[in-house]
Amino acid sequence: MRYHKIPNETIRRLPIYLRGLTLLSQQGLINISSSKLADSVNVNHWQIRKDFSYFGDFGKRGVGYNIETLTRRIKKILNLDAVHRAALVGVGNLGSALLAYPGFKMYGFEIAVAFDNDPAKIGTKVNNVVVESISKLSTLAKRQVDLGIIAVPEQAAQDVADALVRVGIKGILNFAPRRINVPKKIKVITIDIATDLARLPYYIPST
Amino acid sequence: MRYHKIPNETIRRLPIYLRGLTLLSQQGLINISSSKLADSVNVNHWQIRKDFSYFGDFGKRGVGYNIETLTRRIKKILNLDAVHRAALVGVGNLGSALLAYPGFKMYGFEIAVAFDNDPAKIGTKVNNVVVESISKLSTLAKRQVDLGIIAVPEQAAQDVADALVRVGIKGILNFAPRRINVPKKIKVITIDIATDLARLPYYIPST
DNA sequence: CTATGTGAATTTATTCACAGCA
DNA sequence: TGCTGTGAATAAATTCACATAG
Repeated sequence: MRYHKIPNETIRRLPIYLRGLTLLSQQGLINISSSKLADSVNVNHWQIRKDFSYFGDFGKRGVGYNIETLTRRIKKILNLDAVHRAALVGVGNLGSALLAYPGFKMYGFEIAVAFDNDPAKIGTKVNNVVVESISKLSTLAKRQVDLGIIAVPEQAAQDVADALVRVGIKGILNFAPRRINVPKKIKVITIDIATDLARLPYYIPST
Repeated sequence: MRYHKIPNETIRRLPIYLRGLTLLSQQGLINISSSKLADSVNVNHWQIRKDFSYFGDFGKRGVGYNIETLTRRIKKILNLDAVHRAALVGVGNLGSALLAYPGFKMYGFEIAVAFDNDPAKIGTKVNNVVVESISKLSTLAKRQVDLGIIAVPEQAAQDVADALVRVGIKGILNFAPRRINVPKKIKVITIDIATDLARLPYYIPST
């Protein structure tokens, strides 16, 4: 199984496993079987084994997986073994929520820089990050930031994306509810809350 | 094609089409071809036609689709033709962002009720919704709310979910970064920001 | 006896290619 | 001619079943 194309779905699940492993490790466990991990992350046990098998042998038969080793290897696969510095653009409610969000640290992310265009916000500190004027976005080029997070209103999203691209960002997490166009070597992940919510009623009987 | 099981992926795409159609309609267009719609939502044209074909004939050959009719039919399929009232639990930064989020209205959602456990927030109005004490959550049963939105810290998420289930909610949009257990007739969609961000570095060269 | 790792079978989703209607 | 609608072909992902290692 070692020389295969990795399914995208597998990559999508790896961070989920990572979260489960962190939880289990906090409970003091050292080893974990695919079935136990499966219970904790709501995926089938054979799915987990198959996913891991794309990357080589992770476990010991009869025993399971060593949580620490497994965690380290998944982080390596996902390129999460170095700290990633991200720049947040837009410090509204959503942006502030992101700055306060504890979940990033687990994966080695740090929102190192924040921009907004509201003079009332510029210069203030939100969660230990000083908000800078969006006109300073071009200074990012020399500041070792490789990810951009777009949390501005829809209308401004494309302009911000263009600016981030100009400054050499490699990946973008986009919260604006629209498609943004970037050169295809730059990876964009869009999180569109409303389109997720919109399919909920489909699965709900009657109403 | 009419008597087929509908792929989950098709359902996931319908809200995206809906957004594209809204945009095109605002531009004054009446009809749209699958190719044009495809351009605007970043999906292949044959994929769009295939998706629609599961539900019957939507378009006119040689002409395309009537935007208004198509919009109405998709909303009907997704059960979005009636207004859905949602209850938000947790009015922190994320909750406030959700209350202010304009995207919900497009799909016929209204956050009608909001709960928090912070005495400083209870009684205040955020975006025209009065924040109520979380102890009042049980009153939801008689208040025509069918969706719950969980925007509380991870530790509280399961308790809130339990309470929402007790009160008869039919679907849950969960922003807490953990799996929540509910009876399986209740549909849960979890939006986990960090796990989406975590796969970004995988797609980024070197770094 | 337990739990992994993986080919093979199956299911699900995408893509193609074109017949057929306006 | 232009564009839909859809079977058939491909591709991708999931699930199974079991040989194999500790």
